[in-house]
Amino acid sequence: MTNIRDLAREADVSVTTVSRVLNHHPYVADDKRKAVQDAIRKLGYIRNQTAVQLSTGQTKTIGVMLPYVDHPYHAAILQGIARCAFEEDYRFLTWQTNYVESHEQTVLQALAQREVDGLIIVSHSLAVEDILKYEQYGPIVFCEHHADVSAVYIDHYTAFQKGLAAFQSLGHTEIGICLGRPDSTNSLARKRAYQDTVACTPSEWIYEHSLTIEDGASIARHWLSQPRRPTALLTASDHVAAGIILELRKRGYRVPEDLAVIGFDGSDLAVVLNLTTVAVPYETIGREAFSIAISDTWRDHPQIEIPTTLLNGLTANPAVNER
Amino acid sequence: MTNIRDLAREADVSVTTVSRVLNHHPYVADDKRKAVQDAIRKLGYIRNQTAVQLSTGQTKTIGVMLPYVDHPYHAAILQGIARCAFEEDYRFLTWQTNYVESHEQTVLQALAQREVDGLIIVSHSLAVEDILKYEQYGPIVFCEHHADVSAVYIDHYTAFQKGLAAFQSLGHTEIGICLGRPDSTNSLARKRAYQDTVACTPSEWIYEHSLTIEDGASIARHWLSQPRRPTALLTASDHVAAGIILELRKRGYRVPEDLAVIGFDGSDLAVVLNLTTVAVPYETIGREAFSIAISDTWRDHPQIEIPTTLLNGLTANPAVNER
DNA sequence: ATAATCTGTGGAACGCGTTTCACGGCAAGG
DNA sequence: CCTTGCCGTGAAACGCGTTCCACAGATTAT
Repeated sequence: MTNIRDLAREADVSVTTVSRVLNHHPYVADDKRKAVQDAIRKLGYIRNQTAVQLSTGQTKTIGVMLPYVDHPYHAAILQGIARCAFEEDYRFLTWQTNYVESHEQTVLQALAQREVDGLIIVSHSLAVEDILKYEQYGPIVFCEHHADVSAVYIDHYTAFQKGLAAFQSLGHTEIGICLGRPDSTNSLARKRAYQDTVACTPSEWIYEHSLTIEDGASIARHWLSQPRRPTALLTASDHVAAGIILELRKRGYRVPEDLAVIGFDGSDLAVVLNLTTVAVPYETIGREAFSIAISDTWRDHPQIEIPTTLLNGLTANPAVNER
Repeated sequence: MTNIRDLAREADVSVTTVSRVLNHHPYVADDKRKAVQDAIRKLGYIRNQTAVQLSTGQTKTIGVMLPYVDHPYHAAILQGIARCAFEEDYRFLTWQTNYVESHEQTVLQALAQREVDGLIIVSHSLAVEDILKYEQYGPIVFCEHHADVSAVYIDHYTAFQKGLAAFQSLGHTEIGICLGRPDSTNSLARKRAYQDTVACTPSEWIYEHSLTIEDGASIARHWLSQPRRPTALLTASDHVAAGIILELRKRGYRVPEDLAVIGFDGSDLAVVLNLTTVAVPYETIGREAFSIAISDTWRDHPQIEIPTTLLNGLTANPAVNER
């Protein structure tokens, strides 16, 4: 592999000059620049990025910690990160943690070992304090709200309130909710919104551990088996909502007449199902998190809230959907 | 930042010995090993991975080129790669290309610049010959079938045949198909299977550019507008199938009575929709591709075909689904 | 005319871990 | 007793691009 010293010899200049040409530094005479460029072509030189990284102390790479790469909601954030990274000529390394703490530790270690310049934490199970110990090694940006950290997030409390209020304005009082991991920051905020907004909130109407379409289908079966059922269900994701709706329809029940459903995410599934949903601009979250991670602003622990919107489909509203 | 020379000074040994301790080399006396370990603790030493990479000439990182990180089918492959990478203590860099050739070029460049040790190409639009020029810089593994390359793939021809045969055994003769990018290797194989297996294959029954749920919905609307319609439709993905089914049901049509549908992928959407589908073990594809990329076997251009299976739901079979 | 800048260039140090080579000591094999 | 061979250790080179510093010549400002 030819290196810049070979180039310098070939072009009869110093390595400094070669480096200048490579980095488009202005203080190079035209003839020497040309000599170097000829040498590059002649010897087929290709820059060794690793050497650049060691030299500059920057990897131009951001790490992304997320539980599952193939969950639609995480993938959407990843999409935003991917777009922004490409534009900024950065790379990103993804670690799938499955919420296993030792795996999350590996990711933090990678930041300390300077494999990445910064970290975007999409979701995590380690304690925030433990994660923040690694902030001495570089920026850490969360995609969830926590005090005293850099974060880009949606307000799950008000987002859930929007869904609940929509049900209430349609006259629903027997409202249930679905949650993902019951103790996550997001779920706790959602549960608070539920308990603050709705009068009747029995624990049998809080359906936990719902993430996938199939979880939705099993929630539907569970709902069918309940002696006392809510008439409306605010779900944790459009996928869960879709599972519920499809399972109920398969069994001859009607949505929203028998059970009104509101989704969460604003995915294309929602559009096709005519699902009322709380739309979340996940790509924006990814983009914003990335910008913070590569700028100096992270030191101020910026907190950027991304607004959500209620998209009206027909699954929340019996009156409209009647035919 | 403390480095191994600081450690050597502190522990009063040579850098060689420090390096030995760090890498668990056996030829180190117990007392010196302990001295080094004490120094590491005392100075809070953390290895600089970039320096290791430059020194060893290996990044322990694999690059992944794919068009979209958030498409379920690609994400599933990514999942396999992520799992395998973690187990092997490798990292992976993802590039989202959107099938833009200049972006794909960037990825190849990264291999040449030694940012990654190897490349997994999930899907691409550059010509294979052009991609293979970069094989001199490291392993390139495709997730699609091409001659004379390392590849892990499914046989789209026989996979499509399975779906078409299922329709035919139910008595269908008016069969249509959906394709993604019409000129991709996969689509061409699928179209060949269609034309070889089915007697009547008018071009109006080949629905191209279908990737998402919403594409499915618009195919359904298009189907409704056609004077002569197929009675069965083999789709390019479960998402497309879902879009078709949901749109048709929304408009009062029945699946499979009015239109029998078979999906592709074997996703959880298929399970919930009771969709007959050609199941593809995407995670396995990712895993296998990764193993090839990090082993020496890639030089022999191994070709690994992963088998598909037809999963029977009820959307292909009017008789069973009648109630 | 003189001081202060700006251009252009090269030598050498720097970032930092790995690895080759040489060498001394010691034990086992012949 | 001598030769291998294994241990244990360190100096120095290596991988390779960036950058600080010194210096010379050319301008521009005072």
